[in-house]
Amino acid sequence: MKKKQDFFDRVYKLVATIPKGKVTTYGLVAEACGIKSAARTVGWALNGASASNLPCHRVVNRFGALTGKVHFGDPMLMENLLKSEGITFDKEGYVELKKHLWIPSKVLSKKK
DNA sequence: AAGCTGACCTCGC
DNA sequence: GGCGAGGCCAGCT
Repeated sequence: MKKKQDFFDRVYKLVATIPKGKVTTYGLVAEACGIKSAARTVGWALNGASASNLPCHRVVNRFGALTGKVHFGDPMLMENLLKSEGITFDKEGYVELKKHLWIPSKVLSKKK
């Protein structure tokens, strides 16, 4: 079953496809990969991605909170990177998804 | 070797 | 409408 591996591969590709100044959510990525319920697995994929060149800092949870910021080595690093890309945060410290939310389905838009 | 956790989300009752 | 459990994959204890 290389399918699971394919799932990871899709996640990596997808995250790598996230345009600058935009953010996406685990659920959307998981859904774009074909399994929306695998949001958790997406987190694992990014866990290894944190060691890669993938912009995992552009991936946030459903609320726009930088859940995996601590995995970057420095919580402020993620915030700083996003701010550097032009992404804004609300007073709560969450990313304004309504302004920067990026839909991966928009790119694939065929698998379903 | 087996079980649990982990950067989550969605559906069910 | 609120609370709970389930589901996915892989790595770690």
